[in-house]
Amino acid sequence: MNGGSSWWHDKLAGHGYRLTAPRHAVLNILSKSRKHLSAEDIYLAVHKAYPGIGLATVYRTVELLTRTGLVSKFDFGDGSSRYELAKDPDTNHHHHLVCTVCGRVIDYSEFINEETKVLKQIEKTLSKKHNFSIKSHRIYFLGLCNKCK
Amino acid sequence: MNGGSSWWHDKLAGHGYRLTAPRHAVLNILSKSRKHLSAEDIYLAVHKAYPGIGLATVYRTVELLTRTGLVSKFDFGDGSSRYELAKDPDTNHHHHLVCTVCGRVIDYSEFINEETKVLKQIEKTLSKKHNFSIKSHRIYFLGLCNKCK
DNA sequence: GTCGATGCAAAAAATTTGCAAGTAA
DNA sequence: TTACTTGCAAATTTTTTGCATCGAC
Repeated sequence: MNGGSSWWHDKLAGHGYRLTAPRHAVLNILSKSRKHLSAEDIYLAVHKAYPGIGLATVYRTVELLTRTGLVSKFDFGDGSSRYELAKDPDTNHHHHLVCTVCGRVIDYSEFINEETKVLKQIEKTLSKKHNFSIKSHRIYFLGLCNKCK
Repeated sequence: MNGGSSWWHDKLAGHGYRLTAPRHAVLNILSKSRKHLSAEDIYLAVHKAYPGIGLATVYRTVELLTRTGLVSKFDFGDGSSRYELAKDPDTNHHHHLVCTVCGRVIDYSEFINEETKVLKQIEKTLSKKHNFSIKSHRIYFLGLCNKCK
């Protein structure tokens, strides 16, 4: 997946931010990973390609990327926040099954269109009623995975 | 809302747990509050009626109550977990609008039936496909509240 | 050159754990 | 009596912040 660099650069520049080496490294890791990584996960992975990076920079970077819209932040109920690259909604959007016992997370995208269709309508009404500008949504199913039940 | 006591007692007893004074106090606070309280919130509120309680007990209590099904745990993306009494789904179930700037959370229940209808169908298929036993779900809309946009 | 970005260490916040003493059933 | 519970303090874990230095544009 090339082209990422300049896309990222432009996106950040558009917000007045710089595409630095650490940010590039973090984005690279996220783009290569299919999983929702914690800050610690990212730190460890980035460390291989960019040993000088500090954990605080990873936190600052994912915060900035989330605010900028390049990254999505999730909370699955274990103690730490998780991050995924926010790609094209049509190809990447998905929801999660979360095991409340072992914490395992399963992605699914089978019903995304079906769900989104309903949510879009609801969004419209809720936005108006609560004067709230909706940017995105999260759907989690909680329960027990095959190993835990 | 009386009768809570014996209901709680039975529910806990059914899981082999005792309804102690601290647990009762925590349940009381949660039943009186319309909001999603953090452990700290609960601790401070309980402290008035039951000054001896420790914060660690609050954490242990909400964990136990969540596991038992009396309480629901939520993560809105600010640093701490939040808890609500899990009442009758028909009268209490709701979803949330979360402001990603100030953290404000708005409950809504207007479209619950509509949403739940869709989700129920999806649940069935996902459960089978992933051999996952779904117990509950969470829907969050993320965006900007009236003050922050 | 300027002003944002980084690394490191220290601090803060949130949550968990060990253990002796207390208590519901 | 017999486990299950609790409070307190200490320990962990996760995230944030201060500050001197560094580097993208």
